[in-house]
Amino acid sequence: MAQQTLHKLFDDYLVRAPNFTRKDALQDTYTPNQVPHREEQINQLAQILVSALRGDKPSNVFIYGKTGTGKTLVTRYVGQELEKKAAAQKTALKTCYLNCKLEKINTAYRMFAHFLAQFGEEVPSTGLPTDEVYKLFIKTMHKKKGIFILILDEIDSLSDTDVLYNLSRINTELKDSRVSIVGISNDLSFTNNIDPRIKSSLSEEELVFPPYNATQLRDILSQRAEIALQKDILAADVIPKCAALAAQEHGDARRALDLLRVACELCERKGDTTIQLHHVDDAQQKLDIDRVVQVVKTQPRQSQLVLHSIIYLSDLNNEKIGTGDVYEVYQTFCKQSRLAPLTQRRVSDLISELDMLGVINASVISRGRYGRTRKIKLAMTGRALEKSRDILKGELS
DNA sequence: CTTCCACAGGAAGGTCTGGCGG
DNA sequence: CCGCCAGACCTTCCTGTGGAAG
Repeated sequence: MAQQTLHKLFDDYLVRAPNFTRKDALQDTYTPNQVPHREEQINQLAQILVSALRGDKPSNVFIYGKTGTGKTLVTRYVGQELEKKAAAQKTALKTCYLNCKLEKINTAYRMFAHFLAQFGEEVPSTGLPTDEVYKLFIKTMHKKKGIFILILDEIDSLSDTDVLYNLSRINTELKDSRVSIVGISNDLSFTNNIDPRIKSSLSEEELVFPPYNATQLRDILSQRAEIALQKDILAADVIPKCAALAAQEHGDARRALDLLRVACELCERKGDTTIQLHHVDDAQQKLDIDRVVQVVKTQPRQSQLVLHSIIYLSDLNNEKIGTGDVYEVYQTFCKQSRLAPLTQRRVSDLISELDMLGVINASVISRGRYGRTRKIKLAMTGRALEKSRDILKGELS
């Protein structure tokens, strides 16, 4: 019985004309042939890096810009083109890309290990002293002569800035090889917090990527939709709407593409023939819920307990929730589930983390005579909140 | 003006897991 | 097996502070 309905589902799906011709064109891993509205940035970056083709070491570059402004895309694009050209004229040039955040590479050890892996040198994930890995990296660079452009994406999530110092000085230890660094960050204040000497050597050149405006986002979406989607399945206002919504969120192209892709998926799932505005609305909601659910699910137990405490207090429609209030409730929950409570200091950090993950809003306020604390509010509503509650109930039972 | 609350958040160090090479 | 290493996660101890109350 269940099998029959499943078969029917499969058949129905296959009978329908697919919305997508190339779904990956709407994913952020896709590198298009053209990068609209970033011509200027491409040119600037290319001009900086082009000296590599003559065998000189290009300046180190630092790229700033908010999420979804094309930093990664442009850098990869220029890197690829450069490698192609270099291969054609037999110049030894290699670009190595590393996203520091995605792969949880936030320490010197892991960064060098990752780069070494790209050169075919396997390094154990742990166990060796860091400077041994560093020495191996130098040695490998020595052996493979040429110019290496290391792209460090989301460089601000490197917790250990000493690495950057080592990297910036690495050329003094090399003879026939040169290493250039392209640092990418969406945190404009990042360089304020690091050693000015490191800063000056790492950002010999700086590029700033402005956010896209709604018109530009529309162009980007149209270009990708052409590749990714069947003709004539988009209602007229869908792309402008996606663009407008993403423009509100600091011109985030990734967000715009996500909206369009999820809208298509939802449309397909419902068996509708054209993508309408309400699909976009649903997509926006879904993206929001998915993000929250993902965060809540993957939190460690203690952090979930803290969040649970905040939700509990929030349900009592407590307007002003402070750290102390949360800690009190948290302790009683700990007793109930027979967990050893953490210290308030630690819980305070967990609250900060939840804030950074965007599931709560916490800001430091002063209540004068009654001390300084955080004002904590839930950052989720409706379905997202319900789902979170369910997850926590399940996980903490 | 000073006092003083209720924390924020830095620094240092401890403990445990998982993995190294010898 | 040992001694050592990196890193996640916590604790302990600490200094710093915005602004209402006195």
